[in-house]
Amino acid sequence: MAKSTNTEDKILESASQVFSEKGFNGARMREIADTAGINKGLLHYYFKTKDALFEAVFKVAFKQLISRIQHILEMDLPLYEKIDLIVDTYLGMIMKNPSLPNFVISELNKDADRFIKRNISKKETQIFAKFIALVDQEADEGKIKRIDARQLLMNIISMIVFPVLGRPIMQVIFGTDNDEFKSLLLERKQHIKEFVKDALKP
Amino acid sequence: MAKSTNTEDKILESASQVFSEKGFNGARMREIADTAGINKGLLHYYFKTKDALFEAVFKVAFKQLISRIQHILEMDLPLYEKIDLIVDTYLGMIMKNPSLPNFVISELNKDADRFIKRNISKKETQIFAKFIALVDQEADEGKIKRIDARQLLMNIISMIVFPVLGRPIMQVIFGTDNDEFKSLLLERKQHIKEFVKDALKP
DNA sequence: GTCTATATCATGATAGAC
DNA sequence: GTCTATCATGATATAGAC
Repeated sequence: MAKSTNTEDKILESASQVFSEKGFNGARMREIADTAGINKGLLHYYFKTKDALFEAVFKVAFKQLISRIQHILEMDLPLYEKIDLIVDTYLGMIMKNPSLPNFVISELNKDADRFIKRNISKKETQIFAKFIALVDQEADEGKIKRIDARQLLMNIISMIVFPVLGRPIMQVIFGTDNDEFKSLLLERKQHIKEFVKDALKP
Repeated sequence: MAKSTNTEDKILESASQVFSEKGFNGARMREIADTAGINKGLLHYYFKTKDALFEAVFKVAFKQLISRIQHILEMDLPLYEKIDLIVDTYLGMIMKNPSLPNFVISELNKDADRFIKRNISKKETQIFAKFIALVDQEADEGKIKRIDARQLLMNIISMIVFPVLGRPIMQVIFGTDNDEFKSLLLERKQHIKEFVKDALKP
């Protein structure tokens, strides 16, 4: 990831970093400016308000979190291959950006309903309808056990995202240090794929 | 839940509510006082600082989120019964307090490492060791497929907690309104139990 | 475009009357 | 214990020089 030389991009990078760590309310314009190596005045020159800057950052983060899944859901692939692809790409992406899910989800939960209404379009419904059709079809063919496609996708995404999101909780429950937990996460791709396939066996 | 008449408890209730919704940085002492029906001065009379008040609230919330699981892990039960019990009690509790996981996890992620060190004791490790032994034993007896107990528990907790935590995300991916999603959650207890048992079949 | 200096406002916290 | 009034701080945002 090459550091931007352009000022606006430098601001967006720093803002993304600070907002992710501290959240909207915890982030300080001062800290964003310092991180970007500029002064506060210049922040407001590029982005009128803190809200505007946040919007710009959040939009990118949200898209980053959701677009890969949607893309894979749209592809023409047998179910098992699709599941493997989701697990590999999504868990990989999240382990590279472990603060991303917490950032998006925390902020989203502050004003969930408004956001949901703004972001559900026909497109989402159509993409997902395709996945439902695939699951039903493979069940018809006897390749997998019959299952509610929504519950199935929810299971998969949960098992991918939650361990990273809830790492502190899990470590306390397990009584596990950072290193041991990290190795658990590394084994997780393989584990989830097998677990889901076992659950789907007809 | 009877409203407290005692002032300190009234403060704690209001603080819990406001902190859960807004987080530490978003919460205002002013709003907490208003919600409790008292003035700001009195807040500081009972709890010297905002930090102190937060600590008191967070402690309870964290315990609420983690103690049930630990309690069930400690019980003497066959694995399947234990799993059913975890799913039923935990999902029930979280659906009654949907903002609880987001609150605890968001705040925890702000300073994860310090917290983990403070909260891992021998006790946690011992409780969890018992669960590992149970899983291994039932695998030895051929009752279930051999599996890493840590991954198994992580799967179960993920599937319980994440859908409530990441509801906004899931609704956008599904293109689903609040009512439909709620009915999905209601079916979820049964679904998770079956899904896990299918995955564990030898 | 970039900086410094300043205006404006809201918040957490305190002091002191009752 | 409870209230009102006030302080001190630190934040966003703006104005204006360069």
